[in-house]
Amino acid sequence: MLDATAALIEEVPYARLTVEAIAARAGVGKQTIYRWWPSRGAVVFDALLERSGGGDAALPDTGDLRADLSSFLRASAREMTAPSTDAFLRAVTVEILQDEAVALQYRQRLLTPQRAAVRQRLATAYDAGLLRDDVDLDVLVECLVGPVAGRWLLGSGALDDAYADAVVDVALRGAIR
Amino acid sequence: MLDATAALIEEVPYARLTVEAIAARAGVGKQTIYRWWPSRGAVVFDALLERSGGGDAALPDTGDLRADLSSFLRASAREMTAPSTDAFLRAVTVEILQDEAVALQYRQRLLTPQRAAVRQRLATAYDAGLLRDDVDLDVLVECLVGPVAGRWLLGSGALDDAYADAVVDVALRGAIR
Amino acid sequence: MLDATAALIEEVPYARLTVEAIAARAGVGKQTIYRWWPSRGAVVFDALLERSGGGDAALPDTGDLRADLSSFLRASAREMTAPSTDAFLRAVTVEILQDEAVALQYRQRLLTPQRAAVRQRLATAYDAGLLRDDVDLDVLVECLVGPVAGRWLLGSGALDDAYADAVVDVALRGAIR
Amino acid sequence: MLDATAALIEEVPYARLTVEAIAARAGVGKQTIYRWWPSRGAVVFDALLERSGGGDAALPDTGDLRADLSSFLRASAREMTAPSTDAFLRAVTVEILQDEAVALQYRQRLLTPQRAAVRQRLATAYDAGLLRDDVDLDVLVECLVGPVAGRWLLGSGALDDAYADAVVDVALRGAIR
DNA sequence: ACTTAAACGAGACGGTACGTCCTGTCTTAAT
DNA sequence: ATTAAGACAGGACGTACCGTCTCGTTTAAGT
Repeated sequence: MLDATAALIEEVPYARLTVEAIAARAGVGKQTIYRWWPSRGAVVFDALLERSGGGDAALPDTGDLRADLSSFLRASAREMTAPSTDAFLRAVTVEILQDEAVALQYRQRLLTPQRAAVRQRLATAYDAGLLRDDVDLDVLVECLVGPVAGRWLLGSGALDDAYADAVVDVALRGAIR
Repeated sequence: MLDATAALIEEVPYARLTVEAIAARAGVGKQTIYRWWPSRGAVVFDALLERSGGGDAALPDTGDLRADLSSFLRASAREMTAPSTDAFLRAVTVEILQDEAVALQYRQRLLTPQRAAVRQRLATAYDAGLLRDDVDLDVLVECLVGPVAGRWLLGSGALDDAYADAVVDVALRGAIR
Repeated sequence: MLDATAALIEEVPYARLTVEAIAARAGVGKQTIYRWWPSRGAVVFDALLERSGGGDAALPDTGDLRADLSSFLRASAREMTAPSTDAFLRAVTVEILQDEAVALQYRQRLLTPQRAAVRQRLATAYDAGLLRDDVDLDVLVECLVGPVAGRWLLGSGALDDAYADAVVDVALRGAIR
Repeated sequence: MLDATAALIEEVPYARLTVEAIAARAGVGKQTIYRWWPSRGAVVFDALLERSGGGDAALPDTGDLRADLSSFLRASAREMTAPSTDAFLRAVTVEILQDEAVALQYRQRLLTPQRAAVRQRLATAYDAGLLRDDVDLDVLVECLVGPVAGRWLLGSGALDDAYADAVVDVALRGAIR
């Protein structure tokens, strides 16, 4: 069922993604879907979860903070622009905007772990005395991730390596001792 | 009709906002709506346009860049958390995610002017030699606005004055000479 | 729509006759059916009405009461055994048994006129002094029609001319002066 | 299970009487019902059988044929108008109309014995030379029972003692020597 | 002032999907 | 080994809206 959902998300515009189509594609009765999920949004979210693998690997630590952040942000930007990820992300974002339950799940199951990974790398640098004492690591994480997410959402510019690096530059220069 | 749309956006969850309801509320035939707009999204977008007044006043320039940016970002954050603006923004964001035509309109008619206003204030500072030579003003704008938008979208933390100031701190420290 | 209903009644067992199938066969949206009729039963009843033409011609009066009643009852029996009428009658009877509104309609629009026609012929005979003074014409009508309807409903014997005549014999002999 | 069925038949309109409800009421799995009966109709029919007790007592013979028939028909009419019998009869009639297997069972197990009882009383009278030589006892039975059944089915008039007697009058006068 | 045509409100229409209910079959856990 | 419980694929229910399509009815402009 989640596989069918994933396939359809990439095939049809999200507004046309019906529970009936998911059931048909999965060779399943509609009721079976409603038995396990309360809404289309919940199914879509679980499909995303499965896809993301839940693998919330920590950022690598090469010793070079700027390089580590840059490669993470570059990878994120590249991922977001892949058509399949893009479609998934749009779908889930639409649900987040309209269903607080999905939003909560998203924060707990995906957002928080991902941000914790970034924060962990920053904390290492902080502990090594590389960052200013007064820096708020959570804010710093959002200053890295927020601009990239903004470009994806609004299409306000190219989501390329140069942009990722530019964001790292500004954020890091603002945080380094 | 746009008034009816605005009223309904604040009253019912966006998924339940139907063209039929807008027509009924406006005391208008459905056909009249379809005569002037191609889709519900377009109506909603125009309702937002009317609401925003189109007035894209430039940022004030008190001479204190940090204070100017701070008051702008604080105002933005406060605005976004107002229930009525929040509902409107959610509605339009949902449309942006699903309809490239609306996304394009949004960028041209709202996003670009708003960002130009911020950029203008930064350009003044740049010309005054306050900022580093190598700073990209567009990126800087997004480093200010992106994190705030991110918090709104994901509900990942309080959207208060302190957060606005923290973002200004990081972004500005990264850009100042 | 009524034509589609009539066609389907003859084609599929009544338990399988769905509103959806009627709509599809008629090339019509389901809502259109529900706009004009409150239930499947009502549609079926109207289809029967249209079929019966509403034309409730009086019984012929050849002067020979027995012959007139015999030919009427023979025709009724023959009609009831025609597969298409049988299917229709079963359908409507099922509805009558389960929906008092349909039952009421049936009595007013079909049953009463039909019985009035028979009663009229009997009244003529009564006025001519052929029948006993104390006979109740309504009961007499039912004594003619009831047994035939019973055989149809229960399949408890052949519905042929001989049976029709036998019923006429008993009922008439019981009523003649 | 038959008790549960009987209870539900009296409680809910027959169209709403589901196998699931019977199983739940009986505290039994659905499968157990399907193991012993092929359809809802068969269950309902067996529930009726159990209720009727199978007791197919012969009609009493007081020596007065008219009185015996009258009391039988009065009792039948009174029984049919009892809400609980009415509901049962409607249910079974619906099944008879739609399922030839149920119809067959009904004829063999209930209809035939009941009519045989009436016929037996008539045969006694016939043998005593009270009835005309040419009378067909089966037809006579139906001329007694048919009109009453017709009134019940169609609600075309009061099912009271007076009606029962009127029917006996017509039928008997038509049969007496 | 009188015509004429565009825009309108109303709402019926053919459709699609909704979320629910029930069917008859199949599986599981407990007795 | 049989059962109650209930999941399952399937299909119909009756409802809500979609976007299109007539219908008269205003409403203005052009005559």
